[in-house]
Amino acid sequence: MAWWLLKTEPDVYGIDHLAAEKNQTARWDGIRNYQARNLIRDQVANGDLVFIYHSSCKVPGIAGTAKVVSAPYPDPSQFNPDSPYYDPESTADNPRWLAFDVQLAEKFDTFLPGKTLKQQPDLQGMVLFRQGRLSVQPVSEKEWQLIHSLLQFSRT
DNA sequence: GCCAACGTTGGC
DNA sequence: GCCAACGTTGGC
Repeated sequence: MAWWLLKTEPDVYGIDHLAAEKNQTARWDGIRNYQARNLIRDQVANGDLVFIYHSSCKVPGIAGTAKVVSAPYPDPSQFNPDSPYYDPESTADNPRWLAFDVQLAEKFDTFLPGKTLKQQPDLQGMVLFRQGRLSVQPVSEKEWQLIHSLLQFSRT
């Protein structure tokens, strides 16, 4: 069991898109970064929980959570010449990029801005602040729980 | 295998 | 839209 933070640009594909999918389930694809790929390959598993993090937008932050509902598998978009994620170097024998499926779990009433997270002394160590550009990043169980406790606070 | 140039990400 | 950070590319 592991916890993750997935970055996405809400204008391109955000939590509302995920919420509108059939079964609120979608393929998380288009990840073209080796460090992220290695994390997916070696550590992402069915049943893991993820934060959906909106980036490159007005208020970057955590919009909700989702559950990983598949094992990692080769990302089909790497073989599709019409896809922006097409990778002519990748072969079916030795696919370079991986995807996995996620299902919406919680859509937060209160959006949790990255700023709020950064103010928390116990969240200073988050990968989000140490290595901002990684689009699939590990979250510790403590961080996961602390972030959920913040949400309950902001609701009352 | 180094490293400069280049492209992309992402907060502001 | 700017620009800093950082990942990738390609010449040597």
